Amino acid sequence: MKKVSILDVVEKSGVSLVTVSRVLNNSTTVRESNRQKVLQAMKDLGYTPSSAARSLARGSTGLIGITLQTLGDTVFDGIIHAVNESLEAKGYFLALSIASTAQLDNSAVNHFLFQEDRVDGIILLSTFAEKEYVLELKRKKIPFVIIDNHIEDTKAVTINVDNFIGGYEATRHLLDLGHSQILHISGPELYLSARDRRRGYEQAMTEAGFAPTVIGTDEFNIRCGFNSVKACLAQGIRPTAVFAGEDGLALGAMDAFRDEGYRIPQDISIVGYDDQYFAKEIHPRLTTIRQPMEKLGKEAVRILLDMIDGPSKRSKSVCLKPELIVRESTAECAAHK
Amino acid sequence: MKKVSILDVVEKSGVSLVTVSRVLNNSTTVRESNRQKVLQAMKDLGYTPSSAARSLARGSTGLIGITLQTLGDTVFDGIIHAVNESLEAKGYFLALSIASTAQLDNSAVNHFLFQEDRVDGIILLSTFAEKEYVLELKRKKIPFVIIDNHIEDTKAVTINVDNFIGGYEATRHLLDLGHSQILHISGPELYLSARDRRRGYEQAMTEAGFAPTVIGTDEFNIRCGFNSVKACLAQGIRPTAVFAGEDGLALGAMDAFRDEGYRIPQDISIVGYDDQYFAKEIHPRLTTIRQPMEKLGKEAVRILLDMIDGPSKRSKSVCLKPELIVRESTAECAAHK
DNA sequence: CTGAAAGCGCTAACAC
DNA sequence: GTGTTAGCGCTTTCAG
Repeated sequence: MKKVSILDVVEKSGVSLVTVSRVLNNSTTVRESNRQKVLQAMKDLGYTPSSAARSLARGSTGLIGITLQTLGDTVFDGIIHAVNESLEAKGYFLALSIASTAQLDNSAVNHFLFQEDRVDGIILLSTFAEKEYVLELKRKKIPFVIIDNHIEDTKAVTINVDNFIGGYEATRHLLDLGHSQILHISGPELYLSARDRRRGYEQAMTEAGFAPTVIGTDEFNIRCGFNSVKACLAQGIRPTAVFAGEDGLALGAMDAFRDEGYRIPQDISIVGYDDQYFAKEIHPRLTTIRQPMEKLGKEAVRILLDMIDGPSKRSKSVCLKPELIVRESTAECAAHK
Repeated sequence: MKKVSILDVVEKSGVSLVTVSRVLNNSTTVRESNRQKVLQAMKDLGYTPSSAARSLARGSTGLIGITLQTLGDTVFDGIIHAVNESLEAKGYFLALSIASTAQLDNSAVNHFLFQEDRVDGIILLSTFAEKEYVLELKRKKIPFVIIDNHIEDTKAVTINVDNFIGGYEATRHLLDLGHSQILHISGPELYLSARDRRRGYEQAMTEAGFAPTVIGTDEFNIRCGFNSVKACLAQGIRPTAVFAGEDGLALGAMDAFRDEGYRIPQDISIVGYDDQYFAKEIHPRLTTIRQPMEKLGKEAVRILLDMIDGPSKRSKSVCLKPELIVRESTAECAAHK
């Protein structure tokens, strides 16, 4: 039982190989009657073209790769769905590849995506080994863009959300509600995004004439948020509002405050960041900063495809604006009334 | 600037094309001195083989695909990492592909993975369009296995966790703590897993001589858990324990009970399912049923690779045992003392 | 142990 | 419009 090839279609349809190929590629220079004959033959035979052969002959695969480390993040999920849809619209396919947690050092080499000609281009999604990846990709001359880069002044093309503004607006929202004792639970310094959000917070506080109070964490997760609040409270810090650098941190903070008898938002206001899936599901619903996931994905695709089409012209990085989503976890400062 | 091909290596190393190919494929029948020459030439030239050409020549790609709909699930994340590592160990690469949310109907056709020869085999991970996918894969004769199938008596090869036992054990745990008023918040009937967990619960309750009380939900999420509990309480149902069919539901249930002034676990015990990432992060830490993600991934790879190697022999489905993780959200029934 | 020759299945000029 | 002729870069017999 051999696989049916283009030759079988040639035989069955009676036209030449080239004509079949033309039909395959939607060439307009094929007589309609012949096109039908070919189409019919393909259908009868159950023919599908060999992608390996096509890739070899054309020198491109029609595949775009995206690398990530974790799937447990609904923002990434949103971005990837957006990327997928944009790509489909352009006739490309998306292949995701996760970095093996095991060895981050030489994982760049192990990625199938990085096997040069497996993909036509790559999107790097918030990766830790950014530096290594970038080096490798440049060496192999694979077109790529980065969404959510962690390296500050990378020369690579990046698609980002302005985390400084996000941090600023989150804090502004709290300030506008009359809060002045605002604690910021910051994410790991490793993340550029965490650093930027923090800067936004500090700027807003300073502008308003209040002293910033920041507590750092090792990870973006619930437990860190919980512990941070517990630690602050133990130190006698008594905020009336908290701006958490990520929704998980916010959730943990909420847990901790509740544990200490605080009511949200009556006694303490909480703002998160990212608008993770659960933010609008928990009680009270979390006020947070949303990233424009659809737009991020679309822009990344647009720019990457531009790079692939015209490797000559210089692509420019993009920085999008985040959006404040006010829900139930923030309220006017009681002391302010 | 052309890409360096095997011919360049031939020229530089002075041996024949075939010998170069042999080195590429780790053939043992190459004189060591020649091997070194070739290796050196490859290195100097920065040569990497064309995967398209290899795929074409060998008729296989060395790629295994996995399809999923969402990334926002830490159990899937665990499974996929396990799959990735197993595959790497066997010299295969993993490509993930998400179903576009847009059109579930003909998405099977749109998946790049399903383009016949793009991959050597496919793992279907808990997909809604299972029936369509299976049909398509069988038609195209692509080897595949399913993790967490939704169709009850599929003839496809599946790798599963015994959800009946999971439901049974979760309930048994509560029963052992002296609870008898145990409410079960069940997931969508659409999921085979939800139905099985529910059956396990019912069996345990019936065996113990208590009446099962089940409330169904439309989705596995926090809000549904919250609403379910609120609805029950409004109806005058007063459980002392809840077995939620999924951790998100459990989290929502916890929110609702707390909202009504219940303390966990003093006034109400909660058991979840899945051991999602947040289960051990929230407060109190959630007692739940954990799926053996690593094993699931490993088994899936083992079986799939077997199918690819020896298409003749019949592979058998596998059903693994889940594990109860007791944490802080369950306690002895107060009324029981 | 090595090499020459024959494809793998398709696309891309170039003529007709 | 359509067909002929070359490859794309590698693996695989089969002799030596």
